[in-house]
Amino acid sequence: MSWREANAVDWGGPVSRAFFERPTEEMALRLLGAVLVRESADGLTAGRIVELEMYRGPGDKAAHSFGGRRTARTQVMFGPPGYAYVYLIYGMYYCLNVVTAAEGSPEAVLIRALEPLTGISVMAGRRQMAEPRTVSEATRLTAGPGRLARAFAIDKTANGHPLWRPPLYIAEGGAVEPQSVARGPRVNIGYAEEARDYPWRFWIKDNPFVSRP
DNA sequence: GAGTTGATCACT
DNA sequence: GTGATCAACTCT
Repeated sequence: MSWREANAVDWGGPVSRAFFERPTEEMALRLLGAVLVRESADGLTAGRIVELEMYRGPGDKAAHSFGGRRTARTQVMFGPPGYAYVYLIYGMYYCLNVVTAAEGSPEAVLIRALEPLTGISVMAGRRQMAEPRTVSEATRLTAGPGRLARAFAIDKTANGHPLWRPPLYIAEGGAVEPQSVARGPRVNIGYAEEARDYPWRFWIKDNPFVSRP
């Protein structure tokens, strides 16, 4: 059995808007194992969320909304939950976040890695890679926030998109057992002083599509 | 370890 | 408006 078949999971339609109405940490744990679906003229892609990070608003030095900073970029984080917050990093890569917490609380969850489920060749094409033949090749598709955004054709036009609506939405996947969830410090936030050490990154244990061990 | 470039911020 | 600095990353 190939890794694709072994990890195949059916997803239903989009979650309801109410799915997003819960505190950030609870939301993060619900999103782990959920499925991100992207419908596009050049193909359907879907992947299971296997790694993410919480960014928790005004008190979190690593968050764009630290100190209540509200700019054109961070605006959507201040709105109601369930919308996409997409920003450009290093002038090159887009990162996809799910806005969480109630309106006025600028919190979000960064989607850091997906396990590809559907549309592998579409993802490979967008990433300008040959079709992967092994798990280790396939991890290059979607292991990392910049990579998955590219593979799913997510750019700034998706900023503010409601994630309970096609063509870009969350669907509930299989639940992840609590003992299969690992947590630790977030990645690449060396500037964030004490917040560097907060264990606000979650991933599925031993999943090869996590961006780093 | 270097590259890359739009967004942000501290100024005019 | 302008210019300097920065950055929740990726690839070699």
